[in-house]
Amino acid sequence: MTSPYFRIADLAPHAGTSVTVQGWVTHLRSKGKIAFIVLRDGTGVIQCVIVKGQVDEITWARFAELTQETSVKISGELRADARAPGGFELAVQELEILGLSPLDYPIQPKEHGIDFLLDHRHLWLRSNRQRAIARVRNELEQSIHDFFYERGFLRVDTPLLTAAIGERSGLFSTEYFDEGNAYLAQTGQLYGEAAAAAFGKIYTFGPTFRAEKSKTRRHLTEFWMIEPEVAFNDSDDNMRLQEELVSYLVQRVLERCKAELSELERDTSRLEPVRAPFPRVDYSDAVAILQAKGSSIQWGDDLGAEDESLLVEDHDRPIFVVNYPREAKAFYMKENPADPRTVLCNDCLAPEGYGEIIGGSQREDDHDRLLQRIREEELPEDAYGWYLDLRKYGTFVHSGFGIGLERTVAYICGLPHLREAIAFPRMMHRLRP
RNA sequence: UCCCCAGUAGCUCAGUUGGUCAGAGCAUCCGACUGUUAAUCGGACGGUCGUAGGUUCAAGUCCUACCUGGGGAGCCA
Repeated sequence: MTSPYFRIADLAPHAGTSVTVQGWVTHLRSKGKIAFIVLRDGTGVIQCVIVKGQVDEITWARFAELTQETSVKISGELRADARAPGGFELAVQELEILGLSPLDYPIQPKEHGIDFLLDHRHLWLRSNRQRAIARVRNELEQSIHDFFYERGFLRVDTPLLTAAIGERSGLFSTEYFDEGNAYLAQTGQLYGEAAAAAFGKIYTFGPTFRAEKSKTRRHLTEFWMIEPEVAFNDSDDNMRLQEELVSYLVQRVLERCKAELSELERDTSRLEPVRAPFPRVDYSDAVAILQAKGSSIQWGDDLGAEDESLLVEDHDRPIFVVNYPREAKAFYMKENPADPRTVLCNDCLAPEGYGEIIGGSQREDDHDRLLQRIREEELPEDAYGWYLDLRKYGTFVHSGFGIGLERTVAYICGLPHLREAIAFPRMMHRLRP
């Protein structure tokens, strides 16, 4: 076998020559003396045509052994053909079976229930749709790094094993030598603040864990979060950074993932208007708007999922809801000098029902006020000693936010559920595969 | 933790007021076919109706409990 080996995505310029590809059989169609093999290699799909009489008897017999997901090596002439999906097809000359696949391959090119698909997630990933999602996710991850790198941010990796610190919601715990329990990190933010005091502009990028017993399309127990923290940024600076980031991400995926968005049947006209600036809605105004729309929300309540959708439905891009009541938010957010009932924070709500993709705030930089908030929340004071040090030794105005990667992937891809936005989702009832 | 929904063939589902209700399509197997696009056509194989009790002459169908999963609330990204 002398013809050169290519990935399917790289085949097009080699039409008219003899090539070799390797991949998995995704589809077999036999029409008697002519048959078709749809081959997938992760970069793309190509139809291979095998004709009785044009290959030797051994090769023709070998075709009959093929099953879905058999891995093969095929050589033949690549030619343009309008009848082939993708416009090219491979006229099979040599066919080598690399690994047979038994007849019980569970995923069919048919409808399946979500329970079944999640049980077979390791195989479900082989579908065109899952490949498209994975590629958009990858583009987003790369875009996030590029965005921050170009703006002089330092990436800081924060610990996943922590003492009790962070958000109020559920913690996963594990024994940690003689130190008692360690907890899987729910956020890197507090460490990010320490890093911002050291390095100025930083971001974290990593997995976070929440042991919330939530069963909804918007929650995972393990998800990836990006948390920038910027010294001397106030809440307004913080929102400008957020809208720049989200716009950058959406526009870049629109540019570079056209085929993937098409595979996902995403209505890109809903993404094209996503450019800074985003509208800002004060929390108190939001409550009035929602009440006018019939919501039962009262001043002081956090926004429910329904409320979020109602607020964004009038806009063609994400919006910010700013300055929530103190009671609805975390202890580390800075009191709003203009209205001490509220704190300097924002949620970024995506359109089309995707809801909160970012939560951000200016941090409390006054040592005594922060200590008071820790005591009010009855948090373990000794665990926050180092965090208070950041206000003791040269305190500084600073702000940051957390953007959920899976929620961003789901929004941009138009996915109905977060579980498709990550290769192996972790949910309350899903620990395997 | 709470509320709602579902569990029938390998998969997706239908199954009426309890009474030929053990069904279909797909997958798989056998056969036909030289341009298929989830090919088509003919035939075959395939089920302890989630589990355990109960009501009844009779339960896939009604009742109770449990198990498994899904959707939502709360919480958040």
